[in-house]
Amino acid sequence: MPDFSGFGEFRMTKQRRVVYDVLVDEPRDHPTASEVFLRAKNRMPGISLATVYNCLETLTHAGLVKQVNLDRDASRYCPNLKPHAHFFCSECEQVFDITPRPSADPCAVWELPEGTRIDHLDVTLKGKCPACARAGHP
Amino acid sequence: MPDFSGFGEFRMTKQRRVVYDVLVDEPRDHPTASEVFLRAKNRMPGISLATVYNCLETLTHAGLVKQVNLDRDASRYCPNLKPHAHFFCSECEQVFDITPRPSADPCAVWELPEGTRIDHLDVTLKGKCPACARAGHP
DNA sequence: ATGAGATCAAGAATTATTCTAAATAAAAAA
DNA sequence: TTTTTTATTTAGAATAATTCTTGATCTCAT
Ligand SMILES: [Mn+2]
Ligand SMILES: [Mn+2]
Ligand SMILES: [Zn+2]
Ligand SMILES: [Zn+2]
Repeated sequence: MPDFSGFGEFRMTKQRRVVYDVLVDEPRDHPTASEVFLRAKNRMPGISLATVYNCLETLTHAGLVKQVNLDRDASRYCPNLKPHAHFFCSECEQVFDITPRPSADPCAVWELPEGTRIDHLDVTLKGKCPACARAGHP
Repeated sequence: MPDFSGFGEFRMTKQRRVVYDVLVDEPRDHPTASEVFLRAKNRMPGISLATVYNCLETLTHAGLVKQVNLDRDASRYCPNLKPHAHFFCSECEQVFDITPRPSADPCAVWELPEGTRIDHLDVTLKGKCPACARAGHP
């Protein structure tokens, strides 16, 4: 159990722990707040949806989880702190983490005016995952 | 004036034309639906917000404009049909189109399982535009 | 001109999320 | 430990972008 003492004025309460554990323990499927809420209730029946929203925001600000937005859908949450992008399969609607090839710089492919400062990169790929792509071509 | 006859069962009505023209004529600043509504009213005072939403959806489906989503903000709309990504300046909050360097393939930098089929790529860069970056370092 | 089907307009409904305010829990002080 | 202070949780109300509903209006092919 990590102690999170390096995260400044951040208090790891029971509820925040439960919400965090839901994300790290269970399959890394990038659940929405409502899905996190349902899973969290199994571990702590009294927890409220408002608290799940609060916790997810706090954890996101603390840098322990990432908020993932795909188009206009409900935000999803991800405990993978390594820099990565997301692949969304339009068939099974699953979200997969993807990483840049070693030594590749995803920002370098973009033509940017001299003097631009890049703070953050947000990438989503859409298509069919190998399983669904194969199922479509039987 | 393009005639759009190649776009199937698509009827370019007065309202759709106004909405489309707002996007192509005026500065390409990626307005939201409400902003498009305000500008469209200057050209056609009776137009309704519902119709602006309808038109934007129709135009998007017809492939004449692109819907651009940045995090959870209101969708923005873009008439630039060339493949491109977006740069969002956190200082002036403007959205800029950016293009891949010639011969660079933005998908190629990502490690994907064998057999994945990519249909679409969505990229947003965030940071400071040259003007704002300079203003910050006087 | 007429009728079928598409489009528009006004407002209601939806939905994810945020806000509010009171209750509770945890930390700090005494 | 008891008290005091502060942060957090909770339930429900409020918000905001978007979608839906329905009747009116327009367009186009007959
Ligand atoms: Mn992820
Ligand atoms: Mn654009
Ligand atoms: Zn799939
Ligand atoms: Zn700027």
